[in-house]
Amino acid sequence: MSRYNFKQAEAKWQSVWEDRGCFAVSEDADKPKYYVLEMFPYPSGRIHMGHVRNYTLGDVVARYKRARGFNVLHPMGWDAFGLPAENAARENKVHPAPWTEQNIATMRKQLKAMGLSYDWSREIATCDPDYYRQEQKMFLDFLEQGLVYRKESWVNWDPVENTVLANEQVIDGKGWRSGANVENRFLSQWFMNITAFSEELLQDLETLDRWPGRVRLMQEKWIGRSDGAYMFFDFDGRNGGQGGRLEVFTTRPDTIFGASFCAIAANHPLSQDLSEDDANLRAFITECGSAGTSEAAIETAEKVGYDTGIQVRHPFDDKRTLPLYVANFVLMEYGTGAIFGCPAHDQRDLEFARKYGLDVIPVVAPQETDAESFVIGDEAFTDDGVLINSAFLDGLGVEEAKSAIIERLDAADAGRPGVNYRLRDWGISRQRYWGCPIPVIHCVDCGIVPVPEGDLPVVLPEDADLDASGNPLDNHPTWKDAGCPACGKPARRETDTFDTFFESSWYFARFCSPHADTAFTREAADYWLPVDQYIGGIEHAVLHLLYSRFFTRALKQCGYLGIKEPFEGLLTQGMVCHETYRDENGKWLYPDEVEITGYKSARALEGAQGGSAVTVGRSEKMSKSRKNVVDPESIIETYGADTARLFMLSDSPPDRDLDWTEAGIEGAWRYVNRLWRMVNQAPAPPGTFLAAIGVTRPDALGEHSQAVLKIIHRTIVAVSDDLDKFHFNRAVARIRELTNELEDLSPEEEGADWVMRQGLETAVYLIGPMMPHLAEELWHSLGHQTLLADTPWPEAEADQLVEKNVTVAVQVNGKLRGTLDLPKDSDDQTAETAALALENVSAAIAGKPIRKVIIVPNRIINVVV
RNA sequence: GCGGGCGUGGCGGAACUGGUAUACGCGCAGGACUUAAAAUCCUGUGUCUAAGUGACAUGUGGGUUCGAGUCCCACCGCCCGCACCA
Repeated sequence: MSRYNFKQAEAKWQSVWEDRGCFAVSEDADKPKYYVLEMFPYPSGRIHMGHVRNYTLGDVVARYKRARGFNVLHPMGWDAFGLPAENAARENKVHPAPWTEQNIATMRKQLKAMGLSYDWSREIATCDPDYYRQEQKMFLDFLEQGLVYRKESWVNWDPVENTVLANEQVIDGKGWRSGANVENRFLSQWFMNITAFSEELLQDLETLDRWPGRVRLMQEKWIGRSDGAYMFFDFDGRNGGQGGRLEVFTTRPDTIFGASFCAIAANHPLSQDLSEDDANLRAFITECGSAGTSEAAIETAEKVGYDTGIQVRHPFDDKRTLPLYVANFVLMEYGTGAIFGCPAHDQRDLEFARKYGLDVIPVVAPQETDAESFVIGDEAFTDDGVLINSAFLDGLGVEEAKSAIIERLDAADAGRPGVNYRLRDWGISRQRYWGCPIPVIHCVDCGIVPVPEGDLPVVLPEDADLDASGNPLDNHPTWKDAGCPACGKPARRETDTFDTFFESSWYFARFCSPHADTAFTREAADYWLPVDQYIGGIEHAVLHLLYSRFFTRALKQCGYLGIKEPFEGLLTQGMVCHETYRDENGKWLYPDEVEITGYKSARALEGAQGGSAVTVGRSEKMSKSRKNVVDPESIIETYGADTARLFMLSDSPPDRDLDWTEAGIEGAWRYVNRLWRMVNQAPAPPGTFLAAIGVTRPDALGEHSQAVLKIIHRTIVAVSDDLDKFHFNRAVARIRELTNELEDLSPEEEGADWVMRQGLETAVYLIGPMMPHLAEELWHSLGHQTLLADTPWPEAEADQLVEKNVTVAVQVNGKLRGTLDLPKDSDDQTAETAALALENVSAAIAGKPIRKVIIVPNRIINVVV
């Protein structure tokens, strides 16, 4: 039995597409544009199955939209700066630049073998000075606009990577890459003023109706808006010293009459002041600073405080004063770093109050509860209720009380309404070599001086020593020496580089005009942006996607472009998973080291553990550490790119995890060959069953052939709809159904050969975005000289979508008792009569009186007895 | 703890706005072709079953409805995000 020679065909069509520049695009005002983008990869060395899935999804969308007449921009590039290159440099004594270039070359070749419809002329690499000089320029523009600033602050220090991390990069108190416990350090760092856009970034989430709800929700939570009030507490200094005014933030201003203490963070300026003449406080502050920030540490950490001896005055009751503590659970980073404690209605405050014997005054009681007898036990009352013990607020509900107290704040000089966000500014300084240098110069006299635009790019030195510890740029003997652009005196270059999320925050715009000597041209950006469909992993739900949204607004403010949101549609694909295998010693085995012997049972192949039993574990995300990986290159080598692509699309919806199985890829491969044989070896006698190209439609069609023709046209509609909605697995199923139908055509029937041609051509059209090489090959086999890639999508004929008859289900008391073929849109009377005439139906009715007959036209008839 | 999502055959999954549950595929079983195997093709495949035009089935228990995988309530399980955020 002959088989499809995918190696030959895939190589052939890839070179045809490339030679003809099929996928190169330029702005064309006459066509609607469509920009589809997949998250560009970090050039780690080789592509993995996650890439294959991501780029297959993108390619289907790109090819489909192209066939539908859109001017499609579909580019690819490399997120090329990053730590692995430095680590590799240290391990293998290769400089990051050639290491990265080598990896890009390998991965580019691998991607090209997948037959992806990229406009490769737009390829970019972020480590290219042509790329990063643009972001140095952006940085200077941001500086001018106040979107970036320098400040001394406590930062997250990763002791393994020897660098600072953004808050978003700290997970459970550990570095997101290294997993090391993050330390606090006080350093001078560059920050992006992302919080200036907190409200906008939050509000505009609502406009992103083609984003997954959960991504929007995650960003919403991350921005974390809280509505409440800032309140002032005046106090006198200790021992007659200088007094002052403490400002706190609260979301529960209504509970102010239940306040029994105030507390400030250990690193609050007031704590620092007070500690100057208080050794015990100094000790306490040190203790707070050294406590771990890991999840475990926080869970077990007891709430502790240090009584400063200061009494602050209650803003609405001048007879009351409250003790002021320094407390370990108050965070300087949130709000004002100070709180008032209302133990009755906040669990943390309650624990604190119990420990230090402070008052617990309930000021909100549940509805229908006797206010006099309402007491707080071990749990704070945080639900809605009625205000008590609260002077002028008594009797109000919580929300009413909030409004009432906020109205009084100003008049009483006790505070102001306010909003707080969890989001904090984005620290972008990294003490690494393989990143974009920050283009400023530090001058003893002039301070921070931007590198003049004409001196850009500030290029990385090629001879940095990556083996020594610390920042390689700082260690470099000469690189940092520079004259001050302002006064000309010797000065020092900034030796930090950007967080690599900087590069990925605007690459989508660079693709619009990748060779421009500016970041991109305004014309190209106005034409192509925003990205119509962005596709990538859910792991970037907050970091990359939020930074890009912010960057777009920052670029808009600087006049670079005119849009607010970079990505109009977002598809987050699931992970590629595989079963895990362990040998008798519990060591992981690669899938190709085991032989599957049955359901959840396997044995090891020849080798160290040859023949021994293997424990089959559940399917988990492919990872090198568990060895449950399958190399895309070997799959493409064995089955071809199209088979791999088909499998990626056919078994699971794109946003769900996908189980890679040997049986699944085999199944896809079988279908590839089946399709190929249907075209190349149409059922015997050869040549008689498949009408020649260009044969006109016969005047009459046999009954079955006519039915199949309708199916063909229905399939066009269904598949188009599925592709519009990214239901690729359904689209594949529809096409398989079509091919099943075509196999049932009988050669004897009138017009069957013509319907066969219609059917095969349709199948080839429809499968084109998913398996482009096979489709191109079959298109050619069917006698076409044109390229399928240049052929528009088929249109269904309206006539063929009209059904004369419909199958209607007949139920008795909601139970299916039979089906009925009726002319479409039969009137109710006809339908009812026909239904009641059914043998099964009358048997089920069994002479009982008919109470009601429900008729949904063309769908169902339900007889109620 | 808070927030969100998901539970459908042996497995991955279909099922549009409540209207014939299990499409399509994988696996399995039987058959054809073959000296044999592979490949390919055909048939069958939710469970029970007195084998019926039967009963029961979409995590569990209730509810709404002529009719519920789909809507509502409670519970169980799994997954994800956030978490001393005042």
